[in-house]
Amino acid sequence: MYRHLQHRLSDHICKFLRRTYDLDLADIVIEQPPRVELGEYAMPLAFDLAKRLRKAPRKIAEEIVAGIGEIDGYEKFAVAGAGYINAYLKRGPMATAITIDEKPQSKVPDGKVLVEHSSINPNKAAHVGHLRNAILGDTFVRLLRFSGRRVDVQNYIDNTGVQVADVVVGFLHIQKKSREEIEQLAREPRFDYYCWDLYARVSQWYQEDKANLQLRLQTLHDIEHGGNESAAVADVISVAVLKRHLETMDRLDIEYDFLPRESEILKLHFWDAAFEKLKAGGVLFFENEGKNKGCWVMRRGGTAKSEHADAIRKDEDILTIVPLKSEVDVRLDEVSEEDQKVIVRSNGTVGYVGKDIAYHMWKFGLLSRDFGYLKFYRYPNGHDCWISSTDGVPDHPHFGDVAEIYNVIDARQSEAQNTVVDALRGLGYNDQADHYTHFSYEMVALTPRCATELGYELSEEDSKRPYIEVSGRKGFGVKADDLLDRLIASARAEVDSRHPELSDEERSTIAIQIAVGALRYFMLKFTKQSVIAFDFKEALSFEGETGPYAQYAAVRATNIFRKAGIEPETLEKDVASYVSTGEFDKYLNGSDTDDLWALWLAASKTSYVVDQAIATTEPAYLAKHAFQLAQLFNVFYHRYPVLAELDEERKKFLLATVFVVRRELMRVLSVMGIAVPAVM
RNA sequence: GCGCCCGUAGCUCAGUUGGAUAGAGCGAACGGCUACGAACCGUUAGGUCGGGAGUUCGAAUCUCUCCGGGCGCACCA
Repeated sequence: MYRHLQHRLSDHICKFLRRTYDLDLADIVIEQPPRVELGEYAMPLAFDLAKRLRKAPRKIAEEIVAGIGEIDGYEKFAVAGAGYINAYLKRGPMATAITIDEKPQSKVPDGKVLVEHSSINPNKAAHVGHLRNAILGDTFVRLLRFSGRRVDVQNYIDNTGVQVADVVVGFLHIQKKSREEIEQLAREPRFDYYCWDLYARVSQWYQEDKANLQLRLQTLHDIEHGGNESAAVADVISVAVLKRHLETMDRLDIEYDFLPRESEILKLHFWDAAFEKLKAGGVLFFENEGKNKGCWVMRRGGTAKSEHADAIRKDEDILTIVPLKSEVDVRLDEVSEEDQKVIVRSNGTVGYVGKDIAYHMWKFGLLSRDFGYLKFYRYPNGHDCWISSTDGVPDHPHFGDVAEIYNVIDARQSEAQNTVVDALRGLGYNDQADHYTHFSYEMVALTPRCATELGYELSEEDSKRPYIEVSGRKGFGVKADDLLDRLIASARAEVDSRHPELSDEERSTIAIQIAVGALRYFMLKFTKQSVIAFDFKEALSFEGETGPYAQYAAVRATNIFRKAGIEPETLEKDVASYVSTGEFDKYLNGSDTDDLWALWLAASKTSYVVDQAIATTEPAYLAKHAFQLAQLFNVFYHRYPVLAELDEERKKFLLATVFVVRRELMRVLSVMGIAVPAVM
């Protein structure tokens, strides 16, 4: 509702400016005033116009306020400070609109969206870093779906790379296991943990004797070729570990629709199709000399020189045009060795970026090839997750061929991502390149204290650093399932002490909901560009700015209804007649009502916040909003004992307040993938 | 060396497209349970927004520069 009224205000003001001053502004800046006493929207536009109209800002603001006339839903406009225009809403009608959940329709783009996230190498257990990726990705999927988009969720599986090869080497050459023994192990409950340890051991084994690296190369080669023991073992391992990853993520309510695997990208010759187009389009060129001799290379992402090869530099008072030497080397085949990225190696094999280019051409339906599809995993709720295969079943959902893509991949890979975008652009697919978003986020690292707690010995240098990077290769990290287990155990202890009257099963369900709430909130409260220095103490906290804090607020709201003997779901049906607009006006205007109004206003902002979160690919806004709503509600809860209210009419108004806040809180939490427990 | 990111309270972080008095949480000190259950609420202390220069009516936010930290820059993925 908040979002809708803002658009209405913006449109109206723009029209007024065009009419009155002949100014054509596409959009105007609308802010949120620091306090509700100053209205619901603030516009500093008079400051901007001051110069163009050559008048004092305050005078312009006064003219605008006097001239704009009535806007539906708005009570008044006022000039404040040196020239702010503050807009005040009609609180009664606004409250009615919020209560009945009025949703003015907004345009939803047509095409399908593809979100790729998780993409964990299937050779070891998932760790905290993977959790951040999956939680960010899943929340973004929920955001898009909430706003009406059709979304496919994909999890790319690199089942033929060195990481899987290393574990194969571990099983076959260090442990000397037979395929049957490995298959047996793969059926064990936490096979991914076994691989975690083995993977670290293999890395060590390579260091012990460099000759061992020869086996890695050979194994990698065998896996890529297929039809041999190493490839068969790699398949057993990667499929088993992948299943474990799906189980782990399912504990957090994270599901996927399709799992494209690198093995099919190879076997179905996606690269061959892409290679032809890239050569024909002049994106790739063959290097005849230097260190990349014999390779097909392209310009590394992000190194392209500016289109206007000139830079304007202001030096004191003199404007100087400085031509860059790039005028000379804009030609693709003269990209310096430094800026070259090898796509096809001199032995003819294609590297990761090349496969990724082909995969992304497929995503946009530009490859004229498709995967085969098989059902791979059925979630407890009945949803099917599909996997790529050389020959699939004829009847399957249509994946790929989408209008927009988001790749949730950490910031370390931004150069590779830019290279893929550049390749699309180089082929002339500008529209697709414009709808390609690298959803970039920073890694999760461990604080030195956390590392010590886990039993790792740190060098003196490391112990002084703010954080230390997780390393699967070294087996250094916090495993996702371990973290969840600890969170659940900790939540369970709290629930046990607070609710001994509940059954074992009920307490278990609540503990899981709280643990998941805490974890998902923790991963979402930081903005993407912030490195999370992971610490058990903070992650295991259930107080303050945490998921359980927000869950608790929602539970409190539910408790009020329970005590009142009212079902919120029943109330929802005839909520329109519960409190009249006149009554809302009575209780939301006048002195000392700003705190109540602030709560209503916060409750009206969900769709506004969702829009912001999508436009900026920043789910942290959602977490902030959930917390603010919960915080305002908790203050309300203390200040207004709803059920003790003697005035029946006012009591209904307070109940409507609780109803609306509860609904919005649950809505926001659900977009974050957080459930609200029955009791806490 | 080149590229990207970060530097805000003791600690961990917010701060939308430049805007009104820079905000939370944790931690610290004190206070609040007659239960709509305190996983909560209140009060207090705590800031030269890394330093400097510039643009602007206005800068934590934009530009430049310096300092400090992180991450990239494989015929790995």
